[in-house]
Amino acid sequence: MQDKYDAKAVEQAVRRRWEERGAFAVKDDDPRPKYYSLCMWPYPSGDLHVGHLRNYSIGDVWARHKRMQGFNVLQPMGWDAFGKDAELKARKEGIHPAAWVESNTANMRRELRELGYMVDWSRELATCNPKYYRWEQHLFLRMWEKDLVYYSPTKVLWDKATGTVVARRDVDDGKVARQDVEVREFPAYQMRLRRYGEELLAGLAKIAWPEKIVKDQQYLIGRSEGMSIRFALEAPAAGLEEIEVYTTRPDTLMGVTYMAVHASHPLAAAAAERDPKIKEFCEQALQILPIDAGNADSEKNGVALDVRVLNPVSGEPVPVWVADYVIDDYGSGALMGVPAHDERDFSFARKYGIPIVRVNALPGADPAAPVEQAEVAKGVAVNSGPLDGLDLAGCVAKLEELLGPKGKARRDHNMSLRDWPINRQMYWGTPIPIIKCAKCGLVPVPDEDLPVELPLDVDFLKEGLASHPEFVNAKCPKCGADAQRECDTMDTFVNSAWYYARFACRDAADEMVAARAAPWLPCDHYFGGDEHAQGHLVYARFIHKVMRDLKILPPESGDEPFAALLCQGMVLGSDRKKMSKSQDNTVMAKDILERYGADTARMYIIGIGNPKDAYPWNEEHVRDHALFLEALWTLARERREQVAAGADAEPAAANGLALKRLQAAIDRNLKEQRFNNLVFGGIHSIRNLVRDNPEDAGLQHQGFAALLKTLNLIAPHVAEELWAGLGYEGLLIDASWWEPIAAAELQGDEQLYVVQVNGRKRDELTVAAGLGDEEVIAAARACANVARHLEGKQVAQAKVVRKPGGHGIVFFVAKG
RNA sequence: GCCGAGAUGGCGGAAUGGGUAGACGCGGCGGACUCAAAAUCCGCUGUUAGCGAUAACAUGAGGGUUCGAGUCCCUCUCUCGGCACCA
Repeated sequence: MQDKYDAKAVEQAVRRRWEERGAFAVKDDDPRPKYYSLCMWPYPSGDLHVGHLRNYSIGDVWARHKRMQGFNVLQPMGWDAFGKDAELKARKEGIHPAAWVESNTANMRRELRELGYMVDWSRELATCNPKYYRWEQHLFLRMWEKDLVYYSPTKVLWDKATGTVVARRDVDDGKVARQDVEVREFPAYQMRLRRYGEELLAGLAKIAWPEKIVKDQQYLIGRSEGMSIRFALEAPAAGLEEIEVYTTRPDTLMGVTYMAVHASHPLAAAAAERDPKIKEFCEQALQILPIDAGNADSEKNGVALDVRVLNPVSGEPVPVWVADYVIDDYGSGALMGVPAHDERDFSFARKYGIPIVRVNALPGADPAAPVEQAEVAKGVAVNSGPLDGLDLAGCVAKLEELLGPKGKARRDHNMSLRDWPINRQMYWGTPIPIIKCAKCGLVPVPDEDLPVELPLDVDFLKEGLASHPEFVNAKCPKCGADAQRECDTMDTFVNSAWYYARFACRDAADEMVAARAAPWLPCDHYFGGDEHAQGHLVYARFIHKVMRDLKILPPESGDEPFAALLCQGMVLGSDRKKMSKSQDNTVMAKDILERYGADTARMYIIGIGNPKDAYPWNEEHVRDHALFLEALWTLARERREQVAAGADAEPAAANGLALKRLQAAIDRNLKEQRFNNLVFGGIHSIRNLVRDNPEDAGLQHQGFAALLKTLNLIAPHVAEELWAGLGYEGLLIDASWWEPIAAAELQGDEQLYVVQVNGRKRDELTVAAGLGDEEVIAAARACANVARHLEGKQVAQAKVVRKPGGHGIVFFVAKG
């Protein structure tokens, strides 16, 4: 051991030691039980930022702990290497995306290795490798065969400036100028996410995920219960005799004062042909994307059509409007307007002077009271003829009885989840294995022609794949005629929807997911940011189920890809704002890695606070951890002899008990994933205990062992070095965790009681453990300060409460 | 608007099923070592009153339940993150 702690030298030496012993290599056929711990892989943007540092440090605490508990732990790493940012960045700087990605991954791989994460690098994957994406094309083809991907036009936001499809977000964030954006109808390959909606919803009950993510996904799936109700047209129009609407509030049926249809509805289209004003309105309304039907507070616009429908119960006619707040592909693209009991309908009706009729009132409220604002709360029906006095469930039953036999109403349900358009008009992505033939239409590429390789010698600055004749021109696999390849590529969310499965059989040449992956799947624990709650995490769950149904996954892989999930909070800038380039408050992992080394960086980021919460960056606190490790090093050097001497000794009873209690606290914090408490409450406290009891050799030996085992989860290099320096056997990374500590072991031969009178602490009392309640109460009553507070009062109650962990409460309730 | 998280000393943050609020760290104060300083080590450190024992007040605000509330219930304020016209 060096005199002084030199982080860089220690870390290099220790990493070399791990490498020489192959400490990170993972075998599929290891006899230990398996544990698959995965962190969301990074987008290779150049350097690791401190958010990555946090994510991977948290994951590594868990993975190393599982390993020490005796599991064969798989913790792989790879690159989400395709994507728009690489392409845009490359365009801007004139570098090929492939070159950009390669240099970035090289850099980030080095940084990850320097951080000492327990990653089996022989399993590394990158989405831009043809050996990876060929299986994505394979999956696409299998889904195409089963109609799980289909081709249909959809509306998208088109950026005229760059000639690409852009996301709504990018416009909102100002990445794309508003005036350059228009809505275009585009052919799209869509995955049938909706078909799995019910299962995606039900599956949420089977996984240990944060409540927040579960709620977000439930909301995204948006399953609702209601009725579909048919309104007859007063006179047939556009070849229609009736319009069906879906509603979750059939109890407000008698309050319908208009009906609204989407601009693409046949009734609207027919009216547009007759009336130029309606035509103009419809054209404008069609510029609104379905996903963008707004902005909840944007104004609602509409035009009345010269059409009326009849209320199926009362037969009363109401006008039909075309309105821009109607969503094309939700329900039937038409809705019944009930201004009194729906916010949107209310503001629409207000604007156009449409009558507002109360048909619902909370119990006891005046049914004749005017409606001042939309009353959404569910009461009972009023002013509703046959429905009067019924609640929602009652109304549904009544309407079923009244209208059901005539086929005018039925119970129904709906989902707001949409199918998933996966093609992007980008070069840097997985080519879609489809050939477009003038005669045969869309023809899948035969399996033997996979992969459809993305050509690298492309002028991606201009037209991407379309400008590459050797790529574009192909023969139709069906009829042999000249045909063109599909030039769109896949959404990167497809790339990362199945990578967890491929990690388990990284180089399988003949199968997407080989049999040897079976023991690993599903993934036991996943770590990542909650920004993926509604994107990646839904797509991965969907693709897992699809792969299961297509028999791509081994049968034991389960219904869900990730059994447990931890979403770590953000690392904020030192100004407590979200880190961003524009705020100039970003911190890169290398800034701290170079200055202090990996162990200090990891110690800081784990100690920063509860993994789930967001914390601001604080450079001063980084230094504190560096100082701690230095002091620990010095202490360990001083104690080498005592540690060796204590190998066969037991600590003094009180010290042994104190150590056990700290270890129990460490176990609890690990179980609850409160990793920050491992640093201060755990490692620091054990350090203090051994530091303050130098004469207790047994404690030195056991205490340092426990300390280093815990430190191994967080600052593994220095822990490994001290482990060797203090003469412990073998590699620390291979050491086993201590046995779970039973509550009985935490009990000393003395018991501390806090004595309370009327709920206020009045004294402390230490007595031999094992005394009966009466003896303890008697002793408590005898405490001077307690006696003083009880004097002249009647003791109405006296009780002993024993808490686990060696303390208790004695309380007196005194009156008078 | 909806969903979620949060508010505890000068600061970061602890506190197991309601049971010693402020663990541990930083900073501050005092001391040791030193010619001196840095580093290191030791002690003290929520506020107020008191020489002291001790007492009162303290976990965003206000109520409630309880012998006892940071923790449970109700109302409110503020901060952060995500999602948003899904009939």
